[in-house]
Amino acid sequence: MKNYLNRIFAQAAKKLAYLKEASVIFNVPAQSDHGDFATNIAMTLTKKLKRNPKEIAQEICDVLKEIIDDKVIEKIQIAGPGFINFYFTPEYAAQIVKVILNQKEEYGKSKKYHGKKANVEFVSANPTGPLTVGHGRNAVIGDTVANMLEWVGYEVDREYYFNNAGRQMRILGDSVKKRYLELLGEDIDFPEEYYQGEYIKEIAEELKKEFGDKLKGESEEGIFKERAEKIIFEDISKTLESISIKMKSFFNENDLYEEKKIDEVLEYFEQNELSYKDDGAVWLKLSELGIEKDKVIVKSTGEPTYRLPDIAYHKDKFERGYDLIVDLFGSDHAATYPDVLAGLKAMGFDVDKIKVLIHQFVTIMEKGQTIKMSTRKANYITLEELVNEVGSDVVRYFFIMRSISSHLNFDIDLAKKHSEENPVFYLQYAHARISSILKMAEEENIVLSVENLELLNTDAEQKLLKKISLFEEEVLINTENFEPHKIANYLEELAALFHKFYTECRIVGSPQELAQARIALAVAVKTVIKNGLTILGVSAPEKM
RNA sequence: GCCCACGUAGCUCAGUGGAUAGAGCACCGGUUUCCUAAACCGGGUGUCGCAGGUUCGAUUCCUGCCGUGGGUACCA
Repeated sequence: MKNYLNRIFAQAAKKLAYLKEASVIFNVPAQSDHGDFATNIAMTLTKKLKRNPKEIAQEICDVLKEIIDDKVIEKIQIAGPGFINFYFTPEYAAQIVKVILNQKEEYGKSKKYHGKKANVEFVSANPTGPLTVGHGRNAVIGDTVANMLEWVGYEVDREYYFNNAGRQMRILGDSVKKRYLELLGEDIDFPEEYYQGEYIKEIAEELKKEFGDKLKGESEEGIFKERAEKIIFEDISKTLESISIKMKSFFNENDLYEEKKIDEVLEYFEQNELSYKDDGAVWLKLSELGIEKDKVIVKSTGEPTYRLPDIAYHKDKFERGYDLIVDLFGSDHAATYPDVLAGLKAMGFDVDKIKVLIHQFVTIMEKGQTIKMSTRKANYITLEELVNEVGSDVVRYFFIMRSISSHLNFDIDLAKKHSEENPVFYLQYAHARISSILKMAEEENIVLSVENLELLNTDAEQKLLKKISLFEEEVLINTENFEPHKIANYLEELAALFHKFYTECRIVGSPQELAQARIALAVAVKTVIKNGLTILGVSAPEKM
């Protein structure tokens, strides 16, 4: 429909010169009696042409009326302060069904970014403990964004960045060692800043079972740390798998050191006089790169701060040839990326290729109290527990249904108690209902046909048709804007329109040709719901 | 102090430079001899945090203030 509008405006521009430079935007009006599409072009031209918007609208309409095919558009109307409203014919609206039945699970995909490569980095939790509900939001948003990019043509690599060295990991190893010694009956002192979680004891238990007391003299950075890392990573992978997330690669920060990539960056900064030494530390001249203050990149102890490996890591991503690099992290990391981007820019990289997505925190409510989560203090709810409790579909939907810049209030009690009232069931039920109708229709020997789609002319049918015809554009726009929650919103609206159609328009029992056309519509709707849920990583059940 | 995000119905949250600001939950009532009632229909509440500004038009954009969360390290 929109394509048709663009075409007729292109033709109209031949007669009305001012339309040539104008960018004409079509919107779906909030009110359905304002037409299927509307444009405010006459109002935006008011200033430029110094003419009354209604007069401009009238002139445009007069030209358009010469061009339009009345089999496609049945009415053009000027309304309100100068909107031009377009009403499509029911027959034309119904044609979308053929397109969908033809494209099936491909419907909604587009090729705009075909041939482009994207890297989406998400989760990226260090292996010091199980994934928490907080990580869950990051994981689900990241995977869904990756799905969306694939739908518009990108080839996407999902990547997990982690660091298994450093202070936190040392403490992890020592936490395990202390628990191990405790199991052997030794009197230990377990500091508050150590990892308090039960999983530490389980790892220690496993080591005791396997090695008895032979590890007494081992270093905390040896087998204790290694085993903890291995077990925790297995646990993280399993959790991710349980919500259908599969990483293409796990990028280890240590590789940057081993492959001298850190040194390369340091050298570059030094040679280009972008860094200097002071107080025994190496400083990056960020004040010359548009950032307020210079920052340390190598501490006086010789250890780099996070900025340096992060710059080296992104340099590596650039060198791998991605057209788009997406970083996803929580608002607690919001302050870190400008420094990293500035460093990369100074090295000559096109930082416009990097899209940093920052999602706000998940606030956990339990028994009316907000819980401050901390992996170290073992004060958290694991993602695994949540998935076991409410299922993967609910977890994924819950984390994606809100805009990423909005705080997410997660009431654990409510999620457990009212999980059946989660809106995801509303979508899934629409899908299951259609499956059920199709089965019934088959038993009644009603065969799908696209020969009489013009019979789909009731209000409920027309609204449904217009909604499904917007799907491809929804996917494209929301992907370009990185707004995955809008896919969920769209599907909820679609499901609502379907449920209404279901109530008002019967299939079994209707005259044969109408029943056949309605079957075609039902299959088209089912396809769109299924495709939409696929993007969200949520299942589309045949039965509920 | 400074930086970022958010502030919309009782609650959780959508939404938009335009035509009457929405959904779910919760509450009350109705719909099933008929393809799944996990549904549908009806009933109502808003100083769109506050105050200015830009605009033909602002809840949307800008500024200030207030509130919430996050950041502000030679932690990540």
